[in-house]
Amino acid sequence: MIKRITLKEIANELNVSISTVSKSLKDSHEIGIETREKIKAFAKAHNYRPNNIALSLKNRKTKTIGVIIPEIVHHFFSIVINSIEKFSTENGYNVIIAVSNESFEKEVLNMETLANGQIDGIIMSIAKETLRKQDFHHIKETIDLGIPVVLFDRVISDLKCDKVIVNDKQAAKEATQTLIDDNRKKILLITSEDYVSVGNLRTEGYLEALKDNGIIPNSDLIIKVKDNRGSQLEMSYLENELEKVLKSNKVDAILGVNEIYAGEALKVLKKNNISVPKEISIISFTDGVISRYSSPSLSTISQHGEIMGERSAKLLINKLTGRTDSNDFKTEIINCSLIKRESS
Amino acid sequence: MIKRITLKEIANELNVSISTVSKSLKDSHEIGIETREKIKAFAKAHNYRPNNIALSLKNRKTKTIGVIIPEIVHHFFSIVINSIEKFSTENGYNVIIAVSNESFEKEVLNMETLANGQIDGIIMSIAKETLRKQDFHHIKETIDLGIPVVLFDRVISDLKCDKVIVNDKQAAKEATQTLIDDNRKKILLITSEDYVSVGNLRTEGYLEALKDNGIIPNSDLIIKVKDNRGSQLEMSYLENELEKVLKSNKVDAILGVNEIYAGEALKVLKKNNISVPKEISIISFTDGVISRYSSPSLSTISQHGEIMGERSAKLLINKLTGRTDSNDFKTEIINCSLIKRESS
DNA sequence: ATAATTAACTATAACGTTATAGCTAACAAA
DNA sequence: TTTGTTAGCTATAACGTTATAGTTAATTAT
Repeated sequence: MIKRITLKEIANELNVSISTVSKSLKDSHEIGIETREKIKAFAKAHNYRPNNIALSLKNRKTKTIGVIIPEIVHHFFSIVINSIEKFSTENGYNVIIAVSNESFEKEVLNMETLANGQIDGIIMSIAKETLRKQDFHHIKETIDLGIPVVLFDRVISDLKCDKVIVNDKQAAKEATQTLIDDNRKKILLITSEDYVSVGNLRTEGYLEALKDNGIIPNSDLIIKVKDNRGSQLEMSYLENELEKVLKSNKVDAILGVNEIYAGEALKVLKKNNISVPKEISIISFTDGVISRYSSPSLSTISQHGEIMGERSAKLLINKLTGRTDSNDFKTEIINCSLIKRESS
Repeated sequence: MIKRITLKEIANELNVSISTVSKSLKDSHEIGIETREKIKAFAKAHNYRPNNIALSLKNRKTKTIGVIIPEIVHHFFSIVINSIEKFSTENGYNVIIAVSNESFEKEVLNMETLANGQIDGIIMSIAKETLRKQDFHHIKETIDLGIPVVLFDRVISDLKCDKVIVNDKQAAKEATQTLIDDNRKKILLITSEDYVSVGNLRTEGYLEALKDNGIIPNSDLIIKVKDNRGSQLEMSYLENELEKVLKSNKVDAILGVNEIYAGEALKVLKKNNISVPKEISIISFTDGVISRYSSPSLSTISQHGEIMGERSAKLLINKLTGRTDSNDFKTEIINCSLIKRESS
């Protein structure tokens, strides 16, 4: 085991002061060229690397970004993280990941741990439980500490931070319109409970499209899936509700606010021998792997997670490097796009 | 913006020394109860939190684990990370994620950055390019620095570190046997190129099963997919090869070394109106989301990513806390299990 | 009354850096 | 000769902690 060599040790070995070593390695002209070269050679030979922790303490900068997300085993979020990681690394920042698991308590805990010196800024998407509670003190406190925060996807408006969102409402409206244009009038919406901002916006878009086309919304045709962390329970709830609706209503299209709901719906339709897209066509949010490999493959609304991640990272790094003013907060809106596949 | 208060500032405010403050907050009996309480109250009122960076420098421990994985948008890896994150957090460790993107160079870079004081230990799965190059100097150097490493899934044997693997060979053998028992004798194997250890082991298991049953392996029935980072190119290569094989050979079963290959194969079969599992049955490795939502759903071999992550984290943390000897290296083998679904 | 003990605190060094200021000897200018 | 300048190096403080080793003053023992 070879311990990493420090400036002090180099200084001792070569009988110079620590300052001389530090300056030599920075190629300072204060130090004579001979000494400088000797020290550089020695450092190289001993594979000297500055200790990042010491630098962090000195500079009060960690060159690390904290990312707090509700889930990691999730196509959209993993794409966003990937993209954040990529952009950050390219710009000399490391990424610490923390998962809130949709829990308020864990989100608060994560923030506190990260905010104690570990990171220079935070990128996050808010946990469902936090949205339900409407308690954002931890985010406010972090911001008050001078740690810049960027929110993405699941966002709340009245915080002093940058935000990156998707035009959920518009996208849902357009998707609904596409279905209507295809002469589908009895469109079933499968959405999440009200407190999830994105689900809400998508529902609004759906309703607006109906209204624009003079279709009276039927509350029977809106299933609000009780959240249960993607569990079997949640899915069987959806299944039951769906079968109920299908029995008592003539549905000719389904709009799902995410891929899982749509995938599950597709299963139910198949079980009941309902052909897709002939009898019922489907469009869903989240362009993930389920959509591509299910059959028929699902038409989806892509939220462009890659772009979201990159924009978020860019906004944060611009703040951290002082390229943008620390009191100037932007909200970037990314346009979703409809990817047509077999289900519609 | 309220800057986080430090011991020094508390000391100044209350006209005591820094030591007194530090000791008071640790509830040391060296300090009189009155002073102690006063300081604790003050600290609490000002929301004092020790600076983690300073502690890291002092203790030469960061309480952070580095995880280097080839990909993050990947069902198996994301499950492993999730599980690592969960177990680590429960044990007071943070997790830094770095993605190698299957690139040797990036893997080396990641290791070097992490190994400069940022982390106490590393959990990793080796990039394909690294496996191809057989260059593991960066891992060796990290180990030599006294930083414990745990390898999972993609592993190489001659490194002084803990390893967590899956009984790939045995699992592939058993899956093949299952197919043979179902009277399928012309089993097509879709695997990766040779340098990927797990692909190799799975191929071995497949061949062994054939041998055990007196079936002569047919090299036409082994497709080695040219790696192309999951791109469209890689997939169309697979598609072409597959169609070629299907034309000239009577295939009655497919074993895929991962879900993507199997999902892609399923698509091709459907396109050619070949019924699954009637004409061809399919089993694949990786129990992910594709398998569950494709139709027919795919029978898969689960590698138990959750267990893998937890075991890896446990092994590492045991090393870090000195619960296991630093020269005692274990290789844990996790048993895969076959999950029967519609495709077989 | 003197020494020993103890309670309650403080000073210092260290973790590994870097930036600022300070020092010394050699040489140049006046 | 005296002062000034410069080259080349060193000392010190600081980032925020904590552990170790002091330092007092008061109390107790002898």
